Amino acid sequence: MKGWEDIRAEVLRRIRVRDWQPGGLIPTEEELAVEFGVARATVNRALRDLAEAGVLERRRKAGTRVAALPVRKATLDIPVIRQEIEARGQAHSFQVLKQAFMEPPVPIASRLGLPPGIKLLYLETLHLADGKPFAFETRWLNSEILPRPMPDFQELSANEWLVSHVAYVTGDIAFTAEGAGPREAAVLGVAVGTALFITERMTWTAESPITFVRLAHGSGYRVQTLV
Amino acid sequence: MKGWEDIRAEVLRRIRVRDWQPGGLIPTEEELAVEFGVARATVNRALRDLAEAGVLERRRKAGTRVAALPVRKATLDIPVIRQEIEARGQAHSFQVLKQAFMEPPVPIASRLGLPPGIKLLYLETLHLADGKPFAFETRWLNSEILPRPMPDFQELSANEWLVSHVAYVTGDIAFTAEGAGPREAAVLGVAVGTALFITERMTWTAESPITFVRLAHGSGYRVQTLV
DNA sequence: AGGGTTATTATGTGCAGACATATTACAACC
DNA sequence: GGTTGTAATATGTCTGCACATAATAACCCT
Repeated sequence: MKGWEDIRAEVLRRIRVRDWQPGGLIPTEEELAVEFGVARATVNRALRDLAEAGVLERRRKAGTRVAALPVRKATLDIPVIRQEIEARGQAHSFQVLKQAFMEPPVPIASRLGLPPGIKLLYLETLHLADGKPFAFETRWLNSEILPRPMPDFQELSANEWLVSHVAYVTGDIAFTAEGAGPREAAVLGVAVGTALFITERMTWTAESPITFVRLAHGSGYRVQTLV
Repeated sequence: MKGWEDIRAEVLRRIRVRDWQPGGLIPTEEELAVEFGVARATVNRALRDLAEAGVLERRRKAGTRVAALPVRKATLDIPVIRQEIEARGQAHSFQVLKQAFMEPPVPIASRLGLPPGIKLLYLETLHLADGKPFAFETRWLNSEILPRPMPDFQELSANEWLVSHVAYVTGDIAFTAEGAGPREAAVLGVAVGTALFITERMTWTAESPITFVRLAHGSGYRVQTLV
């Protein structure tokens, strides 16, 4: 009858009706376990979940308190582009516009933690949804450390080859807005200066950088999630 | 000696070195528990964590498999604006530019699930970092259902009053890029058409809509997170 | 062979008890 | 007074066991 999700719901209710005030301490796990008639582990599960969501703050010995200024946490799904387009019911295709082996600009090399002078594989790809420009991808690939054989990126999107051949790497993602430069404008078929939604991703294995990607999405693109 | 985080690390290692292939089944919790010499609950904790991160897919009876096309999950922190600015070592201030009680435009009313004709509290606020424009906030507030007394929003940011007086609500967040309109351009001190980073948030209690906020950030704004 | 029922199986969750660890408060000491 | 050591305490995690639940596989009956 009483599962950890029920406990979580009841805790949330008490926070909402201000039985427990923001910034205030709540009873200990032990006390709540007794009150709800469940094991402490069950209370722990519920409170831990709320702490992960940013609703509670917990510290050993200090106890558990309601977050005064809750830093809400939103989880975004970052699908591969093909899935993202197909999820809209559109057909995905892409064109490789440029492929070269060259030195990256200094800011990119330094963000990847590479010494200057190293050459990387550079790819420019246009992703299309139902034949219309969807996103313009520029990617720097550390070809040194990638598994061989490397595929023909004209055929197989680098994105997909990477996720299935270089499993589970860490990295970071950033979102910004920028005005379209002349190249982006031409490729995406928009006016120069149009607001673009940019996502930049950098990925690493434990030791070495793998790739830096910049995706420029045309207007109307939207990243959305529930909280 | 062996905690659930060690188990998780070992599982990730095996995925990285392709002992366990994307799309493939991995041993059962029971088997892993025996192999690692820990209780099944400990293995469960580790695998559950990886499933939440999108690395594994788990189904009862069917077993656990490595996600073939991993939908990577990124968790964003959504702090209140003041914290965000102070975290950069800048001073936060704000000006309420407009405050009115009026009917929202139809698209906003419908997104909030309100019948047309209802009046809402409308606020336009400019947030400043070290005295320079940081973000332009436009907010519709469902004053009906808010706790009384409502504060003077000239003094206390609606953002902060809400998080500490209407605890734990659900909602959604969306990010887009848009060109600055004349009003936004004037307020933020940028040229018309400049790319702005927009975040739109809608929040709800269990029953009723609370608020719809649109934040327009000037150029250079960046949402960033680790994956 | 087809369709529906039952058994099996892997994960999901629960319990009670134990020890580990971080942090606080307080006491002792120089 | 300020520092250091120590005890108390709340959370973190583990174990071993049990039962619940969902989904597949096997079976049976027609």
